[in-house]
Amino acid sequence: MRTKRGESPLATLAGKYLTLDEDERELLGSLTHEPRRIARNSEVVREGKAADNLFVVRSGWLLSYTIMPDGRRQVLQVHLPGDIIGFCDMPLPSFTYELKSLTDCSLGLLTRDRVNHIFHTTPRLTGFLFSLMMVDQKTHTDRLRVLGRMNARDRVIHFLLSVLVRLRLTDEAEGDVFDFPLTQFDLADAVGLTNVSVSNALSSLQEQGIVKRSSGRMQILDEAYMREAVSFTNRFESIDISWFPYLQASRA
Amino acid sequence: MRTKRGESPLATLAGKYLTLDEDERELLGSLTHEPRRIARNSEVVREGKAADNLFVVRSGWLLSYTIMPDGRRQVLQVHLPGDIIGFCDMPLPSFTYELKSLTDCSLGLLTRDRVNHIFHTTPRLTGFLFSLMMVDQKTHTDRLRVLGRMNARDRVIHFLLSVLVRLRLTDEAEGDVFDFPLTQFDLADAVGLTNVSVSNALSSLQEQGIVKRSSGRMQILDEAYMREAVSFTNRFESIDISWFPYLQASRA
DNA sequence: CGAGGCCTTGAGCTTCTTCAAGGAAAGTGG
DNA sequence: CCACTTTCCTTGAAGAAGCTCAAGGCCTCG
Repeated sequence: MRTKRGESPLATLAGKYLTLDEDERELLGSLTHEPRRIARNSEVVREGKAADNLFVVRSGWLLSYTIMPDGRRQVLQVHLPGDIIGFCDMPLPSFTYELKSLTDCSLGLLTRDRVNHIFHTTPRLTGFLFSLMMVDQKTHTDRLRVLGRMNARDRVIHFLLSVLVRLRLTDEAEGDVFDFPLTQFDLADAVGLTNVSVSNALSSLQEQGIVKRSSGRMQILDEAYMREAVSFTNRFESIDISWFPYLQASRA
Repeated sequence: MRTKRGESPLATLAGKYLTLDEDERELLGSLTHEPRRIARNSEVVREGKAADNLFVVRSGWLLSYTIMPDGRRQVLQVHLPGDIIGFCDMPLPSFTYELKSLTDCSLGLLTRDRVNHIFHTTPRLTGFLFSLMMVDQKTHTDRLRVLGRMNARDRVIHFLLSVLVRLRLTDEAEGDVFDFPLTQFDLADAVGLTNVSVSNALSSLQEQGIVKRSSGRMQILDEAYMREAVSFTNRFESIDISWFPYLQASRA
């Protein structure tokens, strides 16, 4: 939605872990050259489409999800600026989920050729990308804990926190306030509830002064309480890519 | 539990996707040289321990799990022969979960140095390992769908199927029968239920002739019905590593 | 043979869901 | 800019699925 300084959000993110040289910065930037513009509420890929490229989110929010046989939906991930979509589909012949835009979006296309190019020329970025993918996986196991063992209120709390910390990574959150384009149906499908339960949980949180909502924006008022309630850990805080083998190879 | 022909289960698994040359076969084998023996029901790592090495499961079953503040448990993954444990912890300073053996186990240790060595010398194995990691992630998103949107019966069905197909990969399943060392508490903690619900679900499945249990063994009687019930897809069937960039690099 | 762990089954309860209706907000077209 | 339409949110009542608690039985292992 909001990109600062005209820089790509992925570059902003990378800058938190690496000091990029000019080549690397340019390469990262090139991923989001000629971005594809996507209108709000449109289908970007359908399940089964050939997974011959990845997407890099330059701006906007997207949802990936699957449809159950009975028509219900499970949201697998919320994609924010700086995210790379489809990395783990690369060894598979096709996408295994649907991808839909929640807002107007700008997506960089990343072909397999280009991934090749990065992997061969910039070991540091390679290490960074793999680390991102591994953190992605950690995020998923955290969500298993949420869906498997938390009640409605805590599920909603955990979801809001996870969005907040990710927005902060790319400077998209303004302190404790951020745009929040999900409907309560979307949120419900993300945390395994119904829209009714989500409505109740959010109302209760607002009444107790823990969050505040207003027309597509969300404010986190008592972050400490929320973190405590769900034992939240920010996986992005502890990334360390210095160990990554390709790095050492390139320095030798 | 049962390893055929003395071959390491990871090598068996790799052999399904690659034709290994002698060097590669030897390297894979070396990962499980001098395996560490672990007794049934013992803690292998605790959360917070430095993640300076991975484990390769040579034989036996293990569980990784987290404990909730209220003492309940969420099983994150069941580890079977051929599995690599801890890959996605590499960019993190320490393990983020507990690891416990369900049976007597034999674990190969894999230090970061050795990972380095593989990455530098055998691009094909590197591609294979990354593909495994990506499939791992797919497996996790499948479980999100299970925990978010399925009822007790279907959760149990999905779990049994996912174990079955993984055991078949390393030839540890005998047709539709396999060892099943999990208690109903373990299974419950894996799929976000209580032992009571698991007991009910299993009894119902057995009564309807869909599965059959007997003292630590499980038999799948109506696999087609079960696959249909949960729209099961076997992610390992569709792995394709031919695209992997490092491969092309080494051939060029 | 005894003890401990594991499984089963039932009763009552809690949480979340379903169904439904009313109201607010946002988008659309004249 | 206003009326209309649609989507989204809220709230309530009733129902279902799974949980808690508990007791009894089985199986295994020492």
